[in-house]
Amino acid sequence: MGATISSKATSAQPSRSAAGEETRERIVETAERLFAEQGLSVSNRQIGEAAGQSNNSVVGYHFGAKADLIAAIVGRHTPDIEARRAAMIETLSDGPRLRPWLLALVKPVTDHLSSLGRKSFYARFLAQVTTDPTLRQLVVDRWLATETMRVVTEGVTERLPSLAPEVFAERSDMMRYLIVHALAERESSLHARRPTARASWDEAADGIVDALLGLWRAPSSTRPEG
Amino acid sequence: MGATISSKATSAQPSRSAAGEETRERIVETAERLFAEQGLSVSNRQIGEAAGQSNNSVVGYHFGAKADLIAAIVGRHTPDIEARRAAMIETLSDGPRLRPWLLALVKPVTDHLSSLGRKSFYARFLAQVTTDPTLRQLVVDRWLATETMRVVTEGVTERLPSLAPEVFAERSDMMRYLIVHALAERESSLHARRPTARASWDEAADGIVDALLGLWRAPSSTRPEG
DNA sequence: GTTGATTTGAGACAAGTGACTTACTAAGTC
DNA sequence: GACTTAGTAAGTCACTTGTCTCAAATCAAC
Repeated sequence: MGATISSKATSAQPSRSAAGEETRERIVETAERLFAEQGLSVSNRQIGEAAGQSNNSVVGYHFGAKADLIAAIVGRHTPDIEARRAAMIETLSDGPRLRPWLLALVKPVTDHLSSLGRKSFYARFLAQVTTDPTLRQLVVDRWLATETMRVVTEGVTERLPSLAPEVFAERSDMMRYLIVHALAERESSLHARRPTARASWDEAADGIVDALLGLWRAPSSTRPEG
Repeated sequence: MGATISSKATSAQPSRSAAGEETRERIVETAERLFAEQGLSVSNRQIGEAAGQSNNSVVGYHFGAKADLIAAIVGRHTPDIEARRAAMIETLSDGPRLRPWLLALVKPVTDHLSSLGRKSFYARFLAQVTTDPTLRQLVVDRWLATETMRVVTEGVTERLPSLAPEVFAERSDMMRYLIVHALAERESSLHARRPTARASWDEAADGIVDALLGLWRAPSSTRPEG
């Protein structure tokens, strides 16, 4: 019944029975953890076993290919982050200050990570996926193309009118690397009980936004466009 | 003769005959390319085959574990980059300007990448390895713990006397993420013939240093130490 | 040219992997 | 109560992977 499997995997929420939903959830959790700790080369079998399933192909049954599993992991965190950012956007004024907009970019994520406690793996997971040459686009689409991200990006652009478009694109990418890997680094340190530069996720967000403000405000020595 | 293989792999340059050196070189080249393009999960077999070898265990024969192969790839590029940076350090004055020191950090790498032409994969390879939770430390040791890196880091520190140590450490990491992934992004775009923000590696280095200057100069809103 | 060590070709082998099949269980539907 | 459906267990199959073995080939030094 390969067709049945495929149709299930592609449809959004196929299981009406709550029975399978729990193991499905446990698989996503386990996959996120293993990916974050050991890299993306972890096999579906290992994930299934670590999730306490005896069936070799559970992962393939509930999700289709590895990309679908990745998407499910991202989808598990996106709603909360989006809600937090949407609420934060409401409080933003029309003033020229850039910092609140950058904070609206970072803080929803740090708040989310903070709410997960020490059993958070999402930051490290994101760092892995955004770096993988084959899976990267998937997360860029699902995570960075959301409505709130569009709004905030626009807000940042409006507050940097003198910046050439090429430089803006260049530094947008830089901002992404900086945020994702800084969060992953801190999450990793927390998990390993290593010392961190900041005492809390809130302060970490402040530190990142400080750096981002400098990044954006830095003068461009050469104008890449004529 | 597993012992023979191990002893060979662990010793620095075991092959005295120039015959094997060529295939050894071809394997390292191929591995670097495949890792950069497809991620680090590429198998030794695939690497050996892609390098035109019929022996299943060539990779295991010339190098030991995967970590040794990674180290060999890094070692292939390190001398040139180090030489360029050493030469650049010579020209640095004792003045308070920060930019030349940051340029001494970035430009040796961009010069090296530029010298490789469009068949460069090292930037993407580095991005992969530095993100992998299991292999990361290896590259941090071999690439960031060199003598010239120590000198430049010290130079940067001296030109930022007012920065708290925790913030300095925090932003050093941020700088690393920014450089590595910005270079990888540009290399990838070049290879795919996508448009890039900067016309040349030299200009790319300028763009990165611009951003780094802002990153370092940014005021810290909270003092993490009392 | 012969010798001895190194390198390569060719293949065997067990372990691991993804895809698939079958059987059993539990839940909901008529 | 019979019937359909989703989910799990258990196992099969073809394939890949890392390791090992052994013979052929290459090369340096004598």
